[in-house]
Amino acid sequence: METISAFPHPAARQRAAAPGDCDICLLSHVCHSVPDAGSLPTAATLRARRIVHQGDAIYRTGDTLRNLYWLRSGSVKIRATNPFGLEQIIAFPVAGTILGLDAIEAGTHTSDAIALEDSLVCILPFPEFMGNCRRDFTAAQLINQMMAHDINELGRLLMSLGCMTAEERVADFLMGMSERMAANGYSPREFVLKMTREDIAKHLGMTVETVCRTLARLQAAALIRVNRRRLEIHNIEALRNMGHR
Amino acid sequence: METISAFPHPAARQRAAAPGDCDICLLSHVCHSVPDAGSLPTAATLRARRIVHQGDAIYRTGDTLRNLYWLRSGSVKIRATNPFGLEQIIAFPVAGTILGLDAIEAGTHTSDAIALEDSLVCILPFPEFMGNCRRDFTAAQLINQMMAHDINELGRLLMSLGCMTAEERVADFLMGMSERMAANGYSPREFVLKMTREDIAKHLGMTVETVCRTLARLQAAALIRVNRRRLEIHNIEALRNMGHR
DNA sequence: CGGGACATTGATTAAGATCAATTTAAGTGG
DNA sequence: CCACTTAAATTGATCTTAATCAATGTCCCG
Repeated sequence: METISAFPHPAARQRAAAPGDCDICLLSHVCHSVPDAGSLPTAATLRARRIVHQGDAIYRTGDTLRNLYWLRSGSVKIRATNPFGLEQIIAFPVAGTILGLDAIEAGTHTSDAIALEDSLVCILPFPEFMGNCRRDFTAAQLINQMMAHDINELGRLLMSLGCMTAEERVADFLMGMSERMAANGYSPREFVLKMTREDIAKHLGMTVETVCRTLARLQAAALIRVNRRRLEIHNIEALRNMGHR
Repeated sequence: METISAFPHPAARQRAAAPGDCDICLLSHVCHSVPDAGSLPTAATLRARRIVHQGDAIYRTGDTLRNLYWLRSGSVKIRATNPFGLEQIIAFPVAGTILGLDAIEAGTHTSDAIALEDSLVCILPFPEFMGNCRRDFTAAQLINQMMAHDINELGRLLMSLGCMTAEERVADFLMGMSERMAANGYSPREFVLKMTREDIAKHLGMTVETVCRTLARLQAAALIRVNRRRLEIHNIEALRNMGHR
């Protein structure tokens, strides 16, 4: 899921999340659960944030929808498991994403959100959040746009799984990562993959071995340079082309 | 996309859509674009509905979002096309579904909606529709739930494409159709597939030939009986099991 | 009663899964 | 700090599934 640029206060994008950031946050009045906007951080602020350690779940399938979560830093995998034990990684959200929207259908989360590294989330209590949307139509529209964004993002992934070869899928995935890195102010040509090869495989509908071999082939073709989790893109145009973007 | 049962007036589910139905429709005040609910059908009614002939598009990729569409009868395929000409069928909505929600992200449709048979849609002018959501929070929540439903539905399809064999995907697809038939008051064991094999193939990420052969194998195993578009499910439990439901 | 789109079936090929074995790096405890 | 443990990543050999290529059948519609 890509960051919704309209959502956080622009200034918040310029620096890492820190305790003092709440005072420039457009959502603080929601996240602090007070009806008036612009209030300064209070004791409630502390309750309203949570550090999630690597491997910990932010929520799990079946959990009642109590909060939405605004991912402020770090990265996460969204994992769906079906009754038969099949497992699919739905997305790898990064900072700026609202997590948990799937639970709005039935009031219950339909996936697990698991931190890929130590991460920071702002907790948005759902009833208060919706109450705010009721008062503030702009907030409601923002949620609509975020959900529509997720729908479109899933559509793109669907096209990848439905229409592309393993090589094309990996190229497409790397380009997607690259674009999101760029959108978050990082280098689009050099970054660290926070997820395992296994996670990538389960995201792209292939096996670990195929992910490895494909990366090796892309490197042999001088499109990328990869060492464990560290990735450099050498020929971004060729990669984009290969991933049909 | 499955029907949102809370959305239409219960009585509306009992009979086919007909001109006189507007007076029992919970959405009539939106769809007729008048601010007060419960108004009787007027001349505006005629403008507010549209018959879409088989093969015609309700909207196309790139179209500006002017309306959402409530599919009242018939069936539709949602097709995404990427710049490189790849094509993926995202969904096969049936009566009761709201179409066009993907356009809410950017104000532009990101897919084509094409009628698989002559179909009837109610036209919901988007500005008026959102205006109604602003006044009526219940309507806004309904939209949220419908979007979340689409997200979850896409997640399920993703799991199918990412984790299942061709046989499992076809079984899963047929079970999904069966369940939606049941939900709309039709027989879950005997129905007509409105889409071509080609459409099914593009939905499930495989070729036409594989769809055919898989159906043939399911028939040979006495799970189904299939003749062209006409389908009977003989062993619904085995089929469910095979599709990992 | 053709014509054309759609569906089916067969033969062959190729992409990726599976099985198997190392290699590498990141911790961990002495 | 270093040996040891273990999860993750990589590479190779073989096998299976589904794609591709090709032909034929069938139904619908004008």
